Amino acid sequence: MPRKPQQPRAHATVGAIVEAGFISLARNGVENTTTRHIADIAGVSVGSLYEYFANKEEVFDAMHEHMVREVVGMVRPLIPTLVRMDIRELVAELLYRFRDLLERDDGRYLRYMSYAAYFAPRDQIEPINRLLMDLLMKYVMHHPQLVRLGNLPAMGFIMINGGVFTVIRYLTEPNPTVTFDDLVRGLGDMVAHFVDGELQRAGGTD
Amino acid sequence: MPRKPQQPRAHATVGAIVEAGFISLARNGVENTTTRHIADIAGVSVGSLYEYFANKEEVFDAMHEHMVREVVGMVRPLIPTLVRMDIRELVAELLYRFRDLLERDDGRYLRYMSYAAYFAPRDQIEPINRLLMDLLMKYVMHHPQLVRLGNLPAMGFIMINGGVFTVIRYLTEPNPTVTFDDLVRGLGDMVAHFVDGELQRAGGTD
DNA sequence: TAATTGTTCGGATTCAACTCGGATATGCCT
DNA sequence: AGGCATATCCGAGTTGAATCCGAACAATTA
Repeated sequence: MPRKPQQPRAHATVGAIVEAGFISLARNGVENTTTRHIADIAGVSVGSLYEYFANKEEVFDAMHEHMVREVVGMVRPLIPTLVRMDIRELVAELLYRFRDLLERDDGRYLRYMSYAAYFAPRDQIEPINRLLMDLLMKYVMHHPQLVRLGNLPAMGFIMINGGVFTVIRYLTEPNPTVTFDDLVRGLGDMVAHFVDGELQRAGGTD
Repeated sequence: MPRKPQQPRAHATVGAIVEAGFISLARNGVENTTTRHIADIAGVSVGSLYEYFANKEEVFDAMHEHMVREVVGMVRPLIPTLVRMDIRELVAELLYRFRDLLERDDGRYLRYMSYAAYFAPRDQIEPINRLLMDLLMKYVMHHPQLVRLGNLPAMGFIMINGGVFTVIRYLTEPNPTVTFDDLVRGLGDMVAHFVDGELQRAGGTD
């Protein structure tokens, strides 16, 4: 039964622990991230950690929540601008910003992500998926000709999951054989050609 | 300093341990997969386990190797056939077989895969990437008009990583909103439209 | 069969997660 | 300001899983 922080001091402690979690993860990897490490880096005792988190898992959960909040906070305000863009521009804009976010603070979030992409429970990464799906829908709304695209849920699933993961995978690659620019261009082309191809195919019918 | 099994009995022990690893992982998840569990399921003692594996990590490594071998063993013989196929067929064939493999034995490999990045270092999944890149190259060779496609390494990276991950992600989804058939069709369309689009674009120039 | 080498076993050790009872700080009330 | 209630913090102690180790058992060789 962890308690909720009520005084500013306690809020600071909780914040320090979450931040320490990212730092320890980036420094030592999951395996070697112990509660003691985290507490040490945060400058508090293990006892304090367990005052606010039921177990180590919950620290990771809090980190996750923090990161999701960052991503959502970055993307949501961009949506009105993004929906007016050309599809390639949209992809590029999103990916460059996503990369910058992931590489902030010595790749703190990236490191976390590269673990989280796998072990985080489905519903924890959901907000990001929903957000991107929402963006997709709004984009389609703003470009009426796209309404004819079929199978939007499946394509959204592919583009979102494939895209997000490909970028994470790329950024964690120690010796990438292609540049990030190439990757972005490739993903943009992929999406753009898909849209064109589908529209062409749907052109005659209906 | 774990030793190498030399007698058949020992080989059987090692095999049983690796298999037990998959079973325990599928039953209890990573968190609750202890060396004792694994040893119990394998019908040996913990001591025996440590005779052949320096630590729990190495058991996972062996599982990983086993799985990679399975995948490679499945794909490689298909290559000659695949390279002659239409691109959509190729994607479909590969993905359905991949799914079947992952879902074999109550999703033993799938379960492992969804944790894999947790412990498996980047270079351990490399053989599969290389294999698929190899397939891509051979495919291009067999379809000379594709040689005009630019940026093959980047596109390969995108299609392989994006594809593999999307499928794993889909299969681990508890309540998918689209069918696997839709997913396969979507990925096939994606790739096919990309190829068509690029060829069209490259058509006039050069 | 005796000697050597490979294999298995399970209790002993180590280390990280987590608990608990008490010490200290904070905010509020008079 | 002084004092009380409660929030916060602490870290030694408990628990259990990973790992080690030395003795027992099996196979192989001569």
